[in-house]
Amino acid sequence: MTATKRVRLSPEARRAQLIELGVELLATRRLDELSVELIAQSAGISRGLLFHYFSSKQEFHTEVARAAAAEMIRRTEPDTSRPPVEALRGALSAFIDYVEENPDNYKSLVRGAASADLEMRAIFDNTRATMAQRVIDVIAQLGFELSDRADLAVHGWVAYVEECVIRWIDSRRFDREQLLEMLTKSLPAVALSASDDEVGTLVSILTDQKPIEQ
Amino acid sequence: MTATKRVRLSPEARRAQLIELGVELLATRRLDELSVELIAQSAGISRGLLFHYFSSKQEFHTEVARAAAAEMIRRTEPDTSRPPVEALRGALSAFIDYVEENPDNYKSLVRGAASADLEMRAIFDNTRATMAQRVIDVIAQLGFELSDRADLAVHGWVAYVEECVIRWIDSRRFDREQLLEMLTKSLPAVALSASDDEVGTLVSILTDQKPIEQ
DNA sequence: TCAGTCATTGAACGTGGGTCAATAGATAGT
DNA sequence: ACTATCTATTGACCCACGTTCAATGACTGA
Repeated sequence: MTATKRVRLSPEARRAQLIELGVELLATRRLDELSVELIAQSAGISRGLLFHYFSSKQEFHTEVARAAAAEMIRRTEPDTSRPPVEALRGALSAFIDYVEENPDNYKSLVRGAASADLEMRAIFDNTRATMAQRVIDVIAQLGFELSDRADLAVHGWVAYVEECVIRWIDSRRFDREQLLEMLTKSLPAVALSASDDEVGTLVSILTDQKPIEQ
Repeated sequence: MTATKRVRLSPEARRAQLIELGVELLATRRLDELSVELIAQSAGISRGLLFHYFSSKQEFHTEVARAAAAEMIRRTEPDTSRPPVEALRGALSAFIDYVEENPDNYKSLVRGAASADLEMRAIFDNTRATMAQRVIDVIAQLGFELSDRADLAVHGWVAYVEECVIRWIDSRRFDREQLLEMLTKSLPAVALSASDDEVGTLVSILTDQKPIEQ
């Protein structure tokens, strides 16, 4: 449409533009639907130019996914200056916000790209690991040492949260506050169901009391 | 290689053969790596014939995924003649077995195909819903009514189990029995963290006592 | 104004999905 | 056994799309 003459940009600017454009297009299409043709047309460049900045469509896709994941991680960063439980609650709240604002974008990522190559999988593993690590840090501040089982449980819990939020958005059978409440409570429940701790410790967490000091 | 003459099969037999072949090939390749060329070569037929039985490669892929999912569902069917908790434990055990025996096959499915079209997503939603429904039935037998939140929690729990088993297989930092134990315990923990029930009820579950009769 | 650098283009190629008219393996009727 | 009919099967063809590359032209410094 816009048949302007050649527009010459610096490599950094062009590359950044293409990645950002890819992330934006994720709002309406799945990652695997981002064809070279579509990108080029949207950016007003020729198909060939894409390969001047990315060695293949696959690499372009991973860069787009990396940028989108980084954006999500940034948006949901917990406020470590606040008490651990509040920080966790705040991060979960931010996560719900993020998914609510970019539902398609997020689904395109989590459900749409998990397939691809090893590098793509690494991006998602890292993203989940980052989210899990934040939680583990919070738990550590609460005075708990995580066993291997509890560590695995935390990673599983991240998947639990993702699934719950996505499904909740599709149905919305109760309000946001209740979702936030159940997600926050589910973490200590899961983490402790995976440990040998006495039931009393679990209860102290769920009832929001201070953990028993060692 | 096997340059035999034309082999003429009945439509049902040929179609079944192709789907079964597709499922077998999933053990070594991701779903999106099942090219028409590969299928045809493996089956000893021409590429064109595939389109006599499936309207598109996409439809073929969904049929393969459907068959693989059905196989998994069948393999993990709970024994309803046993007490609810034992049935749950048995189903989880069977699920671990299944993933252990077909790790690549399973990963190809869960992580590799979630992307695709709406129909493909429906298959996975149905599979998870089936697994969740079984659990919900077990809980109902225990005398509990599930709230909307608890229902969502069960669906999320299925994702939790999938993630835990897949990650456990890759690292195996503790033995199978411990995994089974933590997964079994995690369900009541999660379901109840999503409900308004008193902590006492949760404790009664976790300590394996009878639920308090209403 | 000129030369040189390099972002950019557009034509061309290869691969793989999808179509279709022609072919041949089975079966039934004689 | 022979022939006719049916249809599973083929192979050539088309096209969309990722990818390559030599040619082009927009900028910079001299």
